Amino acid sequence: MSSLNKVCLIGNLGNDPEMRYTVDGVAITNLSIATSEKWKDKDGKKQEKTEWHRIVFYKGLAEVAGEYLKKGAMIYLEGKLRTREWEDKEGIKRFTTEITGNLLKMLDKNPIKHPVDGTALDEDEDPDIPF
Amino acid sequence: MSSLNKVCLIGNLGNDPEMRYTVDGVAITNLSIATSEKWKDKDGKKQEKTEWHRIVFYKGLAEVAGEYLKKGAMIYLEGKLRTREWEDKEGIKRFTTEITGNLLKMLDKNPIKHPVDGTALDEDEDPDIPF
Amino acid sequence: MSSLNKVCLIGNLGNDPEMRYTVDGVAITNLSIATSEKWKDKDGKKQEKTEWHRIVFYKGLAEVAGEYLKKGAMIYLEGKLRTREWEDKEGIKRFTTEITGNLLKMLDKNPIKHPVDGTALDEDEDPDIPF
Amino acid sequence: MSSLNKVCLIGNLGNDPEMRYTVDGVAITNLSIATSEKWKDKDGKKQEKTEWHRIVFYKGLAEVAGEYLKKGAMIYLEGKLRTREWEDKEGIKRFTTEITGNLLKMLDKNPIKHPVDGTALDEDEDPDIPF
DNA sequence: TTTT
DNA sequence: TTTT
Repeated sequence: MSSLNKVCLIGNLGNDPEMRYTVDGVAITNLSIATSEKWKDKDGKKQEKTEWHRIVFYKGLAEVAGEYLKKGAMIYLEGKLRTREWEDKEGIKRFTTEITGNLLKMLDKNPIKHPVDGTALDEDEDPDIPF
Repeated sequence: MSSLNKVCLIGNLGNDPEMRYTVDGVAITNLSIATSEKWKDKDGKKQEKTEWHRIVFYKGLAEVAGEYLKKGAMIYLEGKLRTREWEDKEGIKRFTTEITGNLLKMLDKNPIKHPVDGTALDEDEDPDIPF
Repeated sequence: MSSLNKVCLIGNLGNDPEMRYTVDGVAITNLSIATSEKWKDKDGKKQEKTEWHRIVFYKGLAEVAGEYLKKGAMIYLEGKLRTREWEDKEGIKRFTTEITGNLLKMLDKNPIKHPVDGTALDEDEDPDIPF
Repeated sequence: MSSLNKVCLIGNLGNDPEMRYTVDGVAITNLSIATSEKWKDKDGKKQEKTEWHRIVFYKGLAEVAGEYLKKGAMIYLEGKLRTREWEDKEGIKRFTTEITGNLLKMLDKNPIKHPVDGTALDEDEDPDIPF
């Protein structure tokens, strides 16, 4: 009956966000977030594994993500898992699992670079940045 | 630097768990969990969408999941996202996203049916069931 | 800068919910939820400890909680921690920590008893129950 | 039956951690973490409210928290709620709600200052800092 | 008592 | 493939 589908991530953007608009004018932003795990194996040797997560934001969050995040930024996000079906070039059915984000918090104090015009913006100078 | 990779699900098993052992004797159990979302579309018509999640448990949790869960059971689980690379029959690289479970709680009071021998077991009668 | 204040609970109501309205007509519902922990102590003796959580829902969730939950019901809830200051009879400052709920999911299939009139209602008979 | 008692916080330490040892040699560290919420009220005026959370870490996490955190540090933590009963000077029963932490991640890249001796330590120079 |  |  009731169900829960929740993902919480803290990680860094692997690239600048990619923002676009549907024909209806809905903003969509795609991100890649890296999380990494460190551990020692049986031989005491340090190991590290990085996991990449595909994130999609819609509407208001897409605008915020597209405007204020950039490559390397550290964020906290919550969302839900969604597996999409698509066809590759050979017409073979494929699946991709993404996280549809519904909460976003920026976790570092880096100056913010607008991806569009490349100008740097210090958060302290803009009281309307929604983090 | 620091990162977080966490998934929390509440849902029902689509099938009996599949449990196996590696050559080293490590238990591995695979599950499918359904979560579903209901909403009303623009026309006020009820919509429902089901999402299927692939779960993997290892070691002790794999044993617990393999022995005490069955098709239809409602569970709460926590885990982390992991995308595995594999090759299909044509040798084409494919990706599958799974959740490696690290916490499991059973949420219904159904009598528990052992998948192996089909005997029913009432939880109240067994003080050692680890939920 | 950014912060997160989140609580997730699965537990049972210790009593029927208490619902009231402010003079402005805003619904407020108070609940107590029990969570319990089991473990074995050093002597291998089973121990159990129950924790009680004070929950407050407002507006729509308060109406839902007040109407559809009852003593013993099992729920999943998310909310945030809030510590309120108040004065006891002797005028001494006291603090109470509560969880302001912002998500509620019912986890059992019990017939629902309206606290007001005591009539039982089977969820299957009411397509508008918002779980 | 099954239950869940989980808190997730991102916030800043209000003071240096307070670390001590029980007579059995178990490390215990107490922290205060601030989370804050911003919103606009009906008149469009910006409002902000800070919530303070009492955190307790035990054993290994207590040592880590006591050694590597300091006033102002931003952390992510998970834990569980616990309400303790105690008696005030007048012998009146009081309650305090705390979070027993079971996961800790440091979220800023500040040089780490040991509270004890005031020496600064750059995380990059110490491969054994457990974050 | 933090942080912005 | 679940559940309601």
